[in-house]
Amino acid sequence: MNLKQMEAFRAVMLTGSVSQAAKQLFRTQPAVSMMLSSLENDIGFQLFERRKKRLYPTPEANYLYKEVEAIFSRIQDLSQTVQDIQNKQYGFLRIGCMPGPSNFFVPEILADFLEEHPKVQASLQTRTSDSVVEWIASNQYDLGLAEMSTHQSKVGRNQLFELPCVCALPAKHPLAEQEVITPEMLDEEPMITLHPDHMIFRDLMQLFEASGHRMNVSLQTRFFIPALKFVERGLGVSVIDPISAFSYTTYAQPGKVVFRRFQPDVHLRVGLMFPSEIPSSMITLEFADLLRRRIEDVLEKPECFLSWGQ
Amino acid sequence: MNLKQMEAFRAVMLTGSVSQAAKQLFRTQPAVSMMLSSLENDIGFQLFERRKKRLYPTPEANYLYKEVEAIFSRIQDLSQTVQDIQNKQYGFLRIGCMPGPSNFFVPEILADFLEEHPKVQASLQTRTSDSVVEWIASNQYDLGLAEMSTHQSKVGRNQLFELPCVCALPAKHPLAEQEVITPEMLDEEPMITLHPDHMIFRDLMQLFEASGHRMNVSLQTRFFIPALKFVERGLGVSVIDPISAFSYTTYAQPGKVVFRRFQPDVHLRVGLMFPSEIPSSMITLEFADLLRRRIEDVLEKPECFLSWGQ
DNA sequence: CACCCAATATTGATATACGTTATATTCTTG
DNA sequence: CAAGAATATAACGTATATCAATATTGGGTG
Repeated sequence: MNLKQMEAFRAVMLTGSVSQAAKQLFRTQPAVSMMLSSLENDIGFQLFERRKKRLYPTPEANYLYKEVEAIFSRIQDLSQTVQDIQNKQYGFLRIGCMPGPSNFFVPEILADFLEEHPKVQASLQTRTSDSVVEWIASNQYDLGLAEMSTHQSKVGRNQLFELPCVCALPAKHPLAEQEVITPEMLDEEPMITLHPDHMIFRDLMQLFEASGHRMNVSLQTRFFIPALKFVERGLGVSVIDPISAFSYTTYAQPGKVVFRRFQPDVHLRVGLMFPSEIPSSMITLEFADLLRRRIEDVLEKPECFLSWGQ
Repeated sequence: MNLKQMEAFRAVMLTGSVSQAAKQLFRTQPAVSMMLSSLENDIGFQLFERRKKRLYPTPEANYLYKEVEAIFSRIQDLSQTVQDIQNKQYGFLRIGCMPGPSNFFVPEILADFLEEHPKVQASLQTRTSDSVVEWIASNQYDLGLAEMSTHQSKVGRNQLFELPCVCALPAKHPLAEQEVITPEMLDEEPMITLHPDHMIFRDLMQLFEASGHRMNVSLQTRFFIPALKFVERGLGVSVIDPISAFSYTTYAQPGKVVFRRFQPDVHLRVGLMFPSEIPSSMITLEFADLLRRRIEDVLEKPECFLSWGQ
């Protein structure tokens, strides 16, 4: 018993004749006739009574027909799923993201993506970078965006982005006139920084020390977004990653904060991570591609926030 | 996309490797490998990531797998149904039966049949012979047992039985000594008969008239079974069909009524009827065969009630 | 490091399945 | 009674499923 036989049987039940069934199946009449015979031969009993060159379905044929229809209905479902997958319309997308980009940057991109792929189900969770790395390793997320060390970037499809941080200044701050800010310009200047155990803090501290200037930490925050609030209020300047800077320009009113290049480079190392054991879904790869392009956009066109509001 | 491809896919998902899947399917490894490739080619995306000569199912494969399992589950149902039909264990049996045999004769036979075919569903309805004929004609019954005229017996598989009626006498009646009863012996004898519009009544009346004797109808009943009750009580003799006579011997106590041949023959014409438009189910044919044999038993061995209780 | 083993993919040969055209048969219809 | 419609059968070509043999590659072992 196979699908072709069932197809033939179904078509004959639907049309009432072998010839009609053949037409419907784009086959010749003998082909369908033989499929039917072989099916009857396989199952060991007649499905149709042949009377006067016409076919009359037996009650047994009617019983079977219901079940055959059920099978074809499931096959219909299956090919619908196949189509959805082909059109990148089927799947789940579990994203784990570090706090910064998970507030505005990633949601924006995910919203765009879901508009294009309405049937896709997604979840976006904010976790510390360490958690994200852990959860990715245990396949709890399909995709992770988190601060990452260089060696982690080498497994699988993982990709490391080195984001050059920029200086956030109150718009009215005298240094806002400068194109490039350096540690020596910030000597003794009140600064809003992340906590001391954060990479960025340590890199900054090293730069100040190396150049013989003092970093005057007036406020410590856990994330960049609240830091910017303090900059808005003129409580100090800050050095933040370009994604946070870019995001800020998408939701805040201009005229309060400006961004300037910071030299020498301080990098926030952000990784796009995939589970290493398990293949990624096509949806995941598709979204990761979009995310990657958007990050590169920010890297390649820093003007959009460096000259924001001018 | 076809069943073989799905089988291969399913086996690989279950066993985790092509080689194991091949074993399970009693195929060689290359056969399964190629089935998989052709499936992936058909649906247009990868189901497994080949890494280090091992297969890792993609998320898409997992989505599809669920639906494929559903399909195979339905196919399992289908082949179960096929098996049941093969073993004569599947089907419905709607029997329409005239009043006489529907009380004891047919129920007994149907019970035997259902013991052999426990999964079969049946319904037995008592209707007048005319109703049975009508309902059979409109395919409301699969099988009918009813009084029938000769021409009706010629359609399809219909079969006519000519049941020679016998004389029922109170056991103590003087005529009980006789082997054969004739109309002249019953001259003026109180008789319990069916209503005058019934065939049997008319045939009897003709016999009496032809032989110049008087039929003394003391009681008229609609069916044979109540008639026998009156015979039991010595209210008269009756001429009844052999099936009713036989049935009586299966439920009544002996010593009250005896049956004797009646000459000349008066026949009750009973037909075994099938819908003419629609093929009969195998269950129907199977049961009809049993019923036919039981009726022929009664015809061929009238001793069992003619010499009952002696 | 060399070797072997295990797993998958590829290739070439072969048998079966499936579809076609042509034809026979039988029933219906004008 | 001839024509047409429906199914079944026969003969034949092609596609495909399967197998055996072999190549390829990674992991494990001495």
